[in-house]
Amino acid sequence: MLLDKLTRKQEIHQTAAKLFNEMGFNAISMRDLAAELDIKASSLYNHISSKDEILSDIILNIGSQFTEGMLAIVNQEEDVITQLEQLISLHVGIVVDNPDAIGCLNNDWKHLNPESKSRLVKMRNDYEEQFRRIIKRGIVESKIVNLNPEVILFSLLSTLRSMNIWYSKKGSDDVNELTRQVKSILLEGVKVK
Amino acid sequence: MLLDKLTRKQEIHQTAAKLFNEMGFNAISMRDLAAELDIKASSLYNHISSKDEILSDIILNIGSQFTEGMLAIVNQEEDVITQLEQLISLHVGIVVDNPDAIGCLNNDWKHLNPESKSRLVKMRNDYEEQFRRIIKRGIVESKIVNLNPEVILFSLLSTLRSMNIWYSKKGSDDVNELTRQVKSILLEGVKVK
DNA sequence: GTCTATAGTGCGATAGAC
DNA sequence: GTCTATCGCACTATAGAC
Repeated sequence: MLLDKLTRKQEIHQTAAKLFNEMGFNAISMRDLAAELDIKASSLYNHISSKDEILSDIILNIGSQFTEGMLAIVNQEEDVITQLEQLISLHVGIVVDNPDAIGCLNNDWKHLNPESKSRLVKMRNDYEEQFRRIIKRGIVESKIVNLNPEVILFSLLSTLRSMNIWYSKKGSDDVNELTRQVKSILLEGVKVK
Repeated sequence: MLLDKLTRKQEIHQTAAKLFNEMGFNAISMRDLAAELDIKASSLYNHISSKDEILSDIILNIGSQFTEGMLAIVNQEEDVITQLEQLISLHVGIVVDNPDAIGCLNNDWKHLNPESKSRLVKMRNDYEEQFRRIIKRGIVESKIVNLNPEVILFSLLSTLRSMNIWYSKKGSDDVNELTRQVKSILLEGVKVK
């Protein structure tokens, strides 16, 4: 957070992410966005070239953060459980810094223009494929339970991807404690043995 | 599935759920919906009174299914782990029968009219509160790990609520096997002990 | 860099013929 | 029960003054 040092364009992106997250890309008009910034809709076009471009900028920026985070984790070649813990930390970290933008990514990626959408879908597929490989290696090495890797992947990703909703609603005084508990629940389960 | 015995109104609801789920309520026009049914937009209004009403009907119907399912489970007064397993089965069952409507509920509830939205939010709050009580009782009885119940609730609900995405994408030859694996992953975790 | 004014398009919904 | 025609409105985006 570079407090108060945002350019007008960054300010537009930040406010747009907040509004898009609250009501969805299609439900927010350029007039709504402008009003939130105390200017007229036409004035926005001195800083951005289209509504479309705002959405692409917000979403692809987040996509890149996940892509780079995953790359760093797989390059470290730690054991499987450590890599899963690092993935959980990666998600928590990105959610805490960009809860609104994560909401846009989750809910409005379908409304990206065709070019941006295809870039995002490629990023997401690559991300999921790396995640899948970690899980499969874990199963082979008997570190991960021998269930359908797709079901395991789906279950972990569901919680990680929707953490923004919960984090925005409840907040968290202690992000480290939240991370610790999510790691425990996802990896060890909720049932007492 | 009463094959081919749908009324025109039910046909509209079913098609609308499919399209809303694919692109979002605001991205689908009455002209789009009508075209999918091979009629003109104005003809829709002989069967429904507004676009708004279609969304309310789709979402509140699903909300009622969860409310009734939860009621049946808490009334049975089984032990905590059994109740959690029954909740997982409830979600899988509803997802399998109504994947599109679940997508509408998850993504478009914000676009309900004020009255329908307030009914849905009440249903959802009641549902979550019952779920929370089960978890808290489990912790007291040492059947559930002693972590923040909100984090446990969030983690379980995240997976259950987004199961429609994964189910629509991958399908499942064997719903019972899917249910068994989700129960194992959520309750026992993914890590080999 | 923001404004007013407006072009051009698509929206939900209604009226009335058949 | 479906159609054609249309109303009134909101939308994204541009032009041009200041």
